[in-house]
Amino acid sequence: MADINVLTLSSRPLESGSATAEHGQAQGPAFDLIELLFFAYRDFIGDADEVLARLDFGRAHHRVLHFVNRHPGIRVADLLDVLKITKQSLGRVLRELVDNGYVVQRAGPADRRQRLLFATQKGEALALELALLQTRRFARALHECGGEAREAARKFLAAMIEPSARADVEALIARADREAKNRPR
Amino acid sequence: MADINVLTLSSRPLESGSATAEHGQAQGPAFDLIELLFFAYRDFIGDADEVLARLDFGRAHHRVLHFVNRHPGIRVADLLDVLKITKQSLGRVLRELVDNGYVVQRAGPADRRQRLLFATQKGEALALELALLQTRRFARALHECGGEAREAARKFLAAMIEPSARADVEALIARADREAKNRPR
DNA sequence: CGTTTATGTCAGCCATATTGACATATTCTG
DNA sequence: CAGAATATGTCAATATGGCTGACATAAACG
Repeated sequence: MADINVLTLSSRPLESGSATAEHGQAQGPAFDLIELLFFAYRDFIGDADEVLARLDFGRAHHRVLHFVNRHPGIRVADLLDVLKITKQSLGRVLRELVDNGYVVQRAGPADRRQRLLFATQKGEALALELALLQTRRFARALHECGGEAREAARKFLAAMIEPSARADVEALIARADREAKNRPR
Repeated sequence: MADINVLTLSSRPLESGSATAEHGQAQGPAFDLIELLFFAYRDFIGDADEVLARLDFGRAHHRVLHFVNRHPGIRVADLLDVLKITKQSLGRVLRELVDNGYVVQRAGPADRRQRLLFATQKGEALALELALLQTRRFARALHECGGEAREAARKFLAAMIEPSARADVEALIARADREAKNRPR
């Protein structure tokens, strides 16, 4: 945090002399990328918002349902850890998902204090519908970019994640994929 | 403890074979990309959050300050249009920015009903500090990806934007860049 | 002149998050 | 086994940042 001021005070972006050559923005703020990510994420989220609104659900419900569906049997504590919210915040949202039959809770087989979370068929269907909407947006975008775009996008997005958290996120994704693969349907 | 410590750092097992050849995952949801974007955006936003929290500002203040700084003299109505919020929502946030000396309002020279918005030097400094934090994240990520990554990322992010809105966003960015270039400092 | 426009403001509501305190099972441990 | 620790739930109060609706004011426009 100490070096923030150094950068702030020293680098005057985009001097009028058009000194920014070639690929530009070597030192100035990447306003274009910042704004593109802002708008891209808004529209990415917007896909799901429309469907959710019809069910009187919000983004909070989406996040919970998504991770419960991706990690069947996830413990409440782990879900809180992934979402980085408090149990009080999770409370209402989870109750509504349970009350409306999208999620069920079952006591842990070994540790009966645990309330393991599972998406019901209904919950699974909704999670899939939402994921497919967003997948379609990715597919369209990547198709426009062509070729190696998928792997490039994957790498880029992973690189944007805080380095200290990246391994955990990658592991989380890998584990969910692996478990899904081994889950008989 | 809530460990998500599954230590496999292996990248996603791509289905081998030619069924999902071209762009992979032709039919299934792209859970990996969805989650990577979720976590990437969270960390991207988190950079600014820390600074803002110290000033008792939130993301709403950031968004307003960002666009005011990028478009000096922007009208309230246009700001509402960019942010897609109501004037009532803008109200409190804008007042706090003005009260704390980050933004000033001036009557339009031609139409005195307008209250054109400008970032003060203080506001400009904060906007730049925040933008540079986020720029550093982009720079690190793009450096990791190497080569043509910046243009690829730009293209990808633009492609993720709702097609009907994309031209407007691109024009917005282009205009801000053009005006910044012609603005003498 | 009257209407429209640009903006502001008051009041109330909703969703989602927070902290803190406390309750209830259940498991673990000395 | 008793007591500590753990997993979860819940009540209450508060903050933030959205929303709608109604109304106010000043300036521009026709």
